[in-house]
Amino acid sequence: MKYRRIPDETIRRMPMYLRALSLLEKENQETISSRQLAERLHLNPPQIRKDLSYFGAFGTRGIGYPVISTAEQIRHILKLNVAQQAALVGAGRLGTAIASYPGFSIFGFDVAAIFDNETSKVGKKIGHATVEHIKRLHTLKNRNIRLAILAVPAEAAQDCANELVDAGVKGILNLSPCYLDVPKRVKVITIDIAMELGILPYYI
Amino acid sequence: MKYRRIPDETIRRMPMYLRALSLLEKENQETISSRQLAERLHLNPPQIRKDLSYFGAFGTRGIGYPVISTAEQIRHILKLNVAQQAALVGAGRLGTAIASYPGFSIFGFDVAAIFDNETSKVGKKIGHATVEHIKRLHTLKNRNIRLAILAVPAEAAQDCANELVDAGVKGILNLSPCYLDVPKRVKVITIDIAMELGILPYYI
DNA sequence: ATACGCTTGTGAATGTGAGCGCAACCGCAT
DNA sequence: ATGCGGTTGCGCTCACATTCACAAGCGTAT
Repeated sequence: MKYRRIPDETIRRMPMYLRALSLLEKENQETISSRQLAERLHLNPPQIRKDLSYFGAFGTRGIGYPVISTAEQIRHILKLNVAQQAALVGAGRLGTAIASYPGFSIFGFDVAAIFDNETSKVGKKIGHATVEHIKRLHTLKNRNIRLAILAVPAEAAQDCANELVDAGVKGILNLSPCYLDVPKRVKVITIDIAMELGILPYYI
Repeated sequence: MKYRRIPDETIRRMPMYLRALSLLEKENQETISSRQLAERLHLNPPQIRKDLSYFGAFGTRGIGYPVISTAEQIRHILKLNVAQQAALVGAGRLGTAIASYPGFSIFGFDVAAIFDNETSKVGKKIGHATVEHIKRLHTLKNRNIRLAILAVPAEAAQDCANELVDAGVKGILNLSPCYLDVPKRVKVITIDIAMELGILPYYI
């Protein structure tokens, strides 16, 4: 396919494809057609084909997509082929839950550093990282950690985001219900759980 | 405005508007223009006007939108004018974090019941509800709880969803990375944290 | 009364993504 | 070699969402 801008929505679906393909790898299935994949993910086959075709022609007509190499391609596209280290800011209940969550490993993520402002939490081991004081956030620069998960109260979120940016962080997963003002080069994704819950009653 | 189908994206933004208006209520600001609101939320003024106009003409030309009554209108639209009781299934780390999260109250949500399959957790108080055994899920029917937050491992998610549906639940906030097969009348919203994190490196 | 500044509400234009249909193609059987 | 079932890649069309532009309307000051 000739060059075209890749839709954001396509990028959003890529991790879904990768997760499904990773599972298929474990099941030792060698190829999968867009129809089969669509059934698993509850999407339409043409959408999957179009999404994948943005990045080149991975599939074989008559057969489908080779599981292993397509997964590898997607890992490259998403830059998940190398293990991604992430910092967690905020070792409260939500932060602790996230640091212990095993589900990140399928994408090669590793919560490699944890920060909190409470001195009493410093030194505690969560998952396989140890809580450090938030003063040491700047050390991320030398540790080559470019991703952060922000799980602090909304009032503290912007301040922490500023420090993260100063520490060279390039991507922030923000779990506070607020907008973060950061330089354009930094990508922020916000998950607002209360907001998602807030739309549910409407559909009832 | 004459009747038109309301875009899903408009509904998705309504809780944002409500949160901002709730804050303005506390600040005792009486009116707000679409321009001011847009600045706070980092949206475009025409979008806000269009969104609100789907539900009627709330604003006053030359002035803006009355904070209190517009908030009240949105609460009615989203059915958040009455306190919404929600059940939490899964009292693991994530479930515990959610049950203790104070941010739901701004939308009138109340985690009124908690269930877990581990007997050792039964009786524990989290937030202001007490953990019950998952066998008792069916009691939701009589307790008039129609919303559930699903924070269980992915392998258990579909089974729990089935039980929730049987118990009369009409809306599920699913925090597991999997598709839930439920009757059309039941609304599911899935938040997959790992997936959101998975798209971050792409933009770096 | 009238003019003026400001803001809403909305039709129209633009932009973006989803879905359909089909030609091109692969592998296998005959 | 040839035909056939199955699947991809992709142009095209349609549906949906965002943004623009402006008339209509409100309140205040003169």
